[in-house]
Amino acid sequence: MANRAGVSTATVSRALRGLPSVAEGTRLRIVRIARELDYTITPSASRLASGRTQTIAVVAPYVNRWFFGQLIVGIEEVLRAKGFDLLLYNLADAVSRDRFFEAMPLRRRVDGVAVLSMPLSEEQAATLSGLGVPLGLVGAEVDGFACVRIDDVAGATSAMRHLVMLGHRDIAHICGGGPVAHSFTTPRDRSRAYREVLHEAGIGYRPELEAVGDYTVAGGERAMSTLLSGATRPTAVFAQSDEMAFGALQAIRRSGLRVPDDISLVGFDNHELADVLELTTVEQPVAEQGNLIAQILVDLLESGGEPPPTMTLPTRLVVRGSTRPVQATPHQTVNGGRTGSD
Amino acid sequence: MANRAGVSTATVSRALRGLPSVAEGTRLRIVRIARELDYTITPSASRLASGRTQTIAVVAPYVNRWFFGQLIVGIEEVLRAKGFDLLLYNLADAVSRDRFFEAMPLRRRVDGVAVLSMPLSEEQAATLSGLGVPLGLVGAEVDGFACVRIDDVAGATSAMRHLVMLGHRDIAHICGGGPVAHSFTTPRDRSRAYREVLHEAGIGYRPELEAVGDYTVAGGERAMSTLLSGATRPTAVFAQSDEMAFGALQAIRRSGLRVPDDISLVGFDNHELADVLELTTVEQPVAEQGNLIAQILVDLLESGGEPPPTMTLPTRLVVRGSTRPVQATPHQTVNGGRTGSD
DNA sequence: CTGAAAGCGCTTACAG
DNA sequence: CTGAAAGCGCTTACAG
Repeated sequence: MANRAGVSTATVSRALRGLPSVAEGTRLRIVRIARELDYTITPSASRLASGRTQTIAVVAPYVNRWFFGQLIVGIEEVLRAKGFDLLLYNLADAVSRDRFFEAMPLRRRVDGVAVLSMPLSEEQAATLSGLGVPLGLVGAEVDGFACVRIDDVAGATSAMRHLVMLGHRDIAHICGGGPVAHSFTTPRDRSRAYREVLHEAGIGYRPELEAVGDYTVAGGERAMSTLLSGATRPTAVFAQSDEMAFGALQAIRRSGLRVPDDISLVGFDNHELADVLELTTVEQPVAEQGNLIAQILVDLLESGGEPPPTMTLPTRLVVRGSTRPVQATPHQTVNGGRTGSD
Repeated sequence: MANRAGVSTATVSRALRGLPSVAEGTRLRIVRIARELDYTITPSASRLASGRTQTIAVVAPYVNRWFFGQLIVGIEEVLRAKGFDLLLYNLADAVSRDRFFEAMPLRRRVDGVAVLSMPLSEEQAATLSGLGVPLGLVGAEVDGFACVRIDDVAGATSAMRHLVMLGHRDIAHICGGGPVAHSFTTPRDRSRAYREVLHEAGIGYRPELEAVGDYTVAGGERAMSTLLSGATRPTAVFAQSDEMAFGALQAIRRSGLRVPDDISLVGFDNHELADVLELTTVEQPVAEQGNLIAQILVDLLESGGEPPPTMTLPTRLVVRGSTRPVQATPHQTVNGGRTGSD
């Protein structure tokens, strides 16, 4: 390539990277010949020589869930436009995660890492820091990471206040489970909002109205079944994610009850199918969070500097058909005559 | 690292890669010291010297749809276990695709490519072949690619026969659109089954009972609205994907009709939410197709040889609540008294 | 079983 | 604006 163009490999390198220190004519000629010869810079050689990999790793606990899919699309879009490769790691279970952090396949392999709504131990976070590359986190705020998130407390509060405003007092809660981690505060934050709104409305907190659903459809269904078999039948349910709400919806229907006639239901995310299922929910901008975290990492790589302050994106309550005012004559008595408490 | 262990870099390289030509004691010592020093082989140097990248590119038209998410999870699982990196490219529109094939960022960068249910022009397929690496394709059969797919004709036939068996004769069809391409025969195959089953049941084919939905919820909704505003109201609908069926369901409900009372509905995929929405559908094993294509590519890289014959995985009709026998007294007359034809 | 040496194909000061 | 040369950190025949 170099001798074909009558220049040194150094000049070819500069021309193809678009460095300003190349004469326009020379550059054009090199670019033309490169095209003719179908010549491309060999990435591994370039990486070895420059020390830059032009690669960002995306580490997610799931890729086949709506929220994560949206996030990944948002990230990929920016990275591709900027010429970065996206390396994907799907770490669904604790075993995968442990193995991953043990082997740390990212070492010397990436210029940055984006962690998506995933519980990280202090030690795992430290391992990532040890990589010495910019780190991004979606969904929480952790020292040393550039963070993009929503205000989970505010979002969940808007959902809960909506139910309270409709007159509901027996409000159940399907929360997300999983290990408590400083990098994944979502379940805790949304749960806090649940309790705070109950408190501000003067409603007592009853643990028997809470069940864990681990953010899946199946988990939401199980949680709702448990709640329906309890002594108090709730008149409303707040689910921490739309997918859990979908499962809850199914459990409610299968038990012969209807939404919203018998039970009002609110989710969280504004999943693509929330509209189809008429689900009232809290919308969050997901692809935008992906765009942002990718943009931040790229900026950090290009211009250096410290991680910017955490960006908190707004949420918005979307009212649909799954919620309505509590009935004047609620079917408070269920399960063989025991009376719903208050 | 090498001098710390008192051996040459060549021996370190061999020991860390687990080559058999290293004394067990030497190997153990090297592995121990590497661990102590937190030493990892630098991938770009290794790649440059060996010519192998240990990387597979996954090229998909969408990553945020259920089908593709499942596929990617299946692929990632195998690749991670085998120590391969997964490079993700999301090429949603024709412009992205053209740019991608123009720049061909994969050149010298990957050891293999998996293309997921994506239309490819002859030229684009040739560009990929020009990479000189093993190529995989999910969803169709193309020369030069290792292929994993289902029998779309058989799957769609089972859906259509189910409707015919229930006595339906006014069966609408929401098909997938998109460019016709030899690498993406799904829409064509499923459409063929639609017509063939009509034919074998002695039902005339009526173009006005077909609408295009491009495999999205929104597209399915639009298609169904169009169908509902036609002269003949169908008593049943076959949608080429569950996501389009979900959209159709919404359109049907919004028009004041009910599934299955007024209209029976069948989808395709067995989407995670098909169960929640009580949708009768054709199940296909998606994650398995991902596992398989990844495994085939890895095998090809490790052992060489020609692409194996196309693997065709089975589908299965899953009957749920969205389909039922056609009504004895169908509401055949709609839209101001015009009579449904036959 | 192990080492010396060449070479993989770039990038980057340095010099002009 | 361009080139010569060193060097990035491995792997791989080759030799022993």
